[in-house]
Amino acid sequence: MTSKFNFSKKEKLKSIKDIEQLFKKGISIHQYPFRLTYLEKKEKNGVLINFGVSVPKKKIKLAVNRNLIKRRVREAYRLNNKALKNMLSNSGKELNMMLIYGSEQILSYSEIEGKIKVILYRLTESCEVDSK
RNA sequence: AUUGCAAAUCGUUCUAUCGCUGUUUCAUUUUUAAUGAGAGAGAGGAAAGUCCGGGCAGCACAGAGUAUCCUACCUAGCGAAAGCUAGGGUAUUGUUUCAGGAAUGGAAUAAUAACAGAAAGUGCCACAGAAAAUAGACUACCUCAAUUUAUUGAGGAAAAGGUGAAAAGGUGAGGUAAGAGCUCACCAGUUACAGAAGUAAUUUUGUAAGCUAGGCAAACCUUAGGAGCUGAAAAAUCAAAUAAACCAAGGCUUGAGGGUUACUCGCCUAAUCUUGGAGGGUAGAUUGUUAGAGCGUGGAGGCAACUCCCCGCCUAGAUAAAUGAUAGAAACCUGAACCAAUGUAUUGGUAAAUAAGGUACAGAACCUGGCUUACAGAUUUGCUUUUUUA
RNA sequence: GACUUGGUAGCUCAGCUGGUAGAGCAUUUCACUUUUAAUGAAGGGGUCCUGGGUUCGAAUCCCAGCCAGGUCA
Repeated sequence: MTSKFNFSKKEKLKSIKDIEQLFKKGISIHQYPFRLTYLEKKEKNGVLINFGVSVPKKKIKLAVNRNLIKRRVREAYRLNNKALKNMLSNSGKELNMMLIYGSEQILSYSEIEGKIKVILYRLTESCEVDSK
């Protein structure tokens, strides 16, 4: 399973309660144009990461463009989350995380992918430090 | 051929790899859900704005009245309705043309119209101006009186003046102290009646009245016709929950309180009202939810809106919200530059069947008919500008 | 998804039963003071969100659009 680059319905962050908890207590990493908020799960549900994307209406006004950015971000996350998942399965943790888009311009896929790689690498590092 | 405007139709396609959401078949695990494999499906003409309709759902409904909202030239047609289509009328504006010295008028044509009523009533019309809608007396005009002889007072008059968006019919004659539709002639408009044309809106002719009757209803309003209220976060079921439950007091058929979902009358009502006390829980899932005033090909009718018939099809169903990412190719459009190196203005390379760039507006959220707004480009039709040929 | 308010000076708001667009704060100049503040006086500053319509005349009435809020179980 881990050899594939899946991102199915189960791995999305959906519950309103979980999202409220995440924004109250979560830890943030800033890396322009993104802000990543994450929190370790209290009750494990067998899924390593529940992940969500948010694009604020104030920054991007048209629904078409918001959808486009979300799709690009999800695609970049899908292709680049392997290292993080390996680390978590080794340490036995599960995370909730939310990625918020902060730019007013529509970035291309290659730019977004580069930023996602950087931010996921930083997250992996900080998690490893915590577990030690 | 070309310029612009309007209307209608369409509004990118294919391949590879990796993914997303439903449906369905098979297999495995295991016991009703996962995982894997296969098949097949997966945004629009506006999905948008939420400006009008309808379905559907809940609540209400003996009945009457009021309020509120919507519609508004005529005829015919289409449609479930909203509304749309065709033709005609009237008004305004533009263009062309004819008449004329001009003002202006006639004809044709195009665009636009929230195009019922201002003679049912109320209200408003700033500033300016004497006066702004029952007319009115500032200057100038006329008569009389008084005297200080160029002023004052009383009256007449609505002709002249300037102002203003708008000054209360126009021209001429008579008339008079001066004047006035005061009277007359011609012209213009208004209302009533009658005749003619037309299904009608309306047009036109005559007679009478009379010069009154200005504008604003996208001011209140009147007339005619129509509309119960609330919206899928509606609503139902399951799970959870003693929760419209429990305890105490008051109120009672002479109707208090409550209901009648904007109000009044009327009607209904005792398990249903009022006050206080104690006191939780949920933030999920499924249905609603996609077979319908449905879509497509063909035929028939109609100028059109649209209707009928035959055959075929099942055609998104997400919910922090799927329908994508990367690479390559094709199609269409614009088209004279583009790439690399350095010495930064030169050199080298690729380039006219090309280099390079671009492909709009925009994302379903219960469904659906219209309206409005946004839109690269293509095609068709009508009108139009300029040029060429006959 | 459904419903509903508002947009006026640099800022916060009046004006919205149609008739020259105003207040407070800020800003500019002057006076007072050794100087500043405070105080007093005088000014400047407006596409009344945009486009059309009704009207003699529109910030105000009507229509369409743009932008910014608010409510719901």
